[in-house]
Amino acid sequence: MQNANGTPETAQRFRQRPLVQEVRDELERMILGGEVEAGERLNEIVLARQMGVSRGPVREAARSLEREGLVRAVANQGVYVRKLSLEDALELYDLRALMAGELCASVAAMPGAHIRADLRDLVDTMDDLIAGDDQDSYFTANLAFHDHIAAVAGLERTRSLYVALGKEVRLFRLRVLNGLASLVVSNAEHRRILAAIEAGDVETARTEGRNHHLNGKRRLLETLNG
Amino acid sequence: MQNANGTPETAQRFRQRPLVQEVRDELERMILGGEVEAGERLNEIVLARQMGVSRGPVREAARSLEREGLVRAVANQGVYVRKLSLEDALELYDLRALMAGELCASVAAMPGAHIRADLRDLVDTMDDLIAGDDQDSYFTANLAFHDHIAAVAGLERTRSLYVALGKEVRLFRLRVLNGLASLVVSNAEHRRILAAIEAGDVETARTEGRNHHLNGKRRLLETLNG
DNA sequence: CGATTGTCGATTGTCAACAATATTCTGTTG
DNA sequence: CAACAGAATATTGTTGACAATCGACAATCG
Repeated sequence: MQNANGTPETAQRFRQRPLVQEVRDELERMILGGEVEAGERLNEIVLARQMGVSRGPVREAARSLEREGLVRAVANQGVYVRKLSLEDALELYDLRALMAGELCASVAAMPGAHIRADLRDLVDTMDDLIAGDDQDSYFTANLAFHDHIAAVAGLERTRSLYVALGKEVRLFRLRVLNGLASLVVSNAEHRRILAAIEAGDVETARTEGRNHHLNGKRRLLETLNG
Repeated sequence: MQNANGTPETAQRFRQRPLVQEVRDELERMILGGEVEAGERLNEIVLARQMGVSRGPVREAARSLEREGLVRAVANQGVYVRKLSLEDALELYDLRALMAGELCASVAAMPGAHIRADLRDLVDTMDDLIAGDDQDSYFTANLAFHDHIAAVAGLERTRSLYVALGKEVRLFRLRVLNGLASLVVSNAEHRRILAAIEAGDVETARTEGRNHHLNGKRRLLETLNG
């Protein structure tokens, strides 16, 4: 296993994570990072050689990645990076919107002032980042906002699906939120979600959470058509 | 393995399916059939010996089963049959209800008289089965009804999730539909779904499809409490 | 010339052996 | 007798080798 931070000895001696986890993360990074193209076949042998492991862990990691829909395996032929059609991406947006709605509704239904405070901090931070034109940081904060909602909603399966679908849709590899205008609109939607959560309005939280993602889908379509 | 795509399977020679597929199906059958208890550890060695294969395919099959949430793997410790808490089961019902709503809505939005005819046949058949007190056949027809909707909805990812969640919830292993009264109620709900689909009423189809599953959740709770 | 068949190289599927890790047992000690 | 340390055992993690299969190209036949 190649080691990004040059400590190969330590990593080998005190390895606690199974190799398959390392390989899995590396493969996921390669796929989501665009180092391997959509539809491309993942050659077990060369991957194993690249990472300095045998084919076993590579195979298991590939099966694990199949779970998240990042790759599809064909018998006697190999695993291919999944290629997302526009219809696939739109369906993923819809599914994700449903999950997000449930997660927001669940958070709105539970007490916990600190949760709301954390969310408010994130939304305020995002406004600052927009003002400073720091789009990369905005994406990070945006991710943190949604992850935080998902983490505290108490719906583990829904959360894991939400996260997995998020990775899956990234296969489509199209940055929808570009331009400050989109960011402003996006964070305004965050505020509406937050307001519903703070008000304990379950149904509104569900609707706003879902609409936020459906708007993302709409922006995707506009980006493609315009 | 179904052959939906154009795989050349002309020869009737018995197909040599990859072993991992056989092992996977066998494990799934054992888990869903209750041959191994929830929370029990799956011993790679004894399973491999039982099935007459080596541990490799067993390991891969286990990882594949993790995809459907039927088992959970712990590093250096093995894979365990997933144990579902009541909260887990309820969450799965909610998720499945959402998927079902989307699938029904999608079918309602598309043309195709033969699809509706097939569904109507199934509903009529189920009424006959109720009249004949053939509960086992009813369960089969019920499954066919929902599978058929999922199959023709044109939402592949939603369908696969719906099916996987269906297997997952079976881990809770509690037959909710017992007694003819429940069957009558259940098929009445089927008719409402069908009516909305035939009318092309997308929103009603979504609501009825979702409610049908939420009612199943309600019946589960009533079974447990009463 | 086109289609079919045979062969070859590359790749995946499977296996059994070895290494690392977790669990159980056992004997000792306070 | 309880608690602990360490060995013994069982199980998972990993590996390299071998078998089965697939795709491509060349040879053969009509």
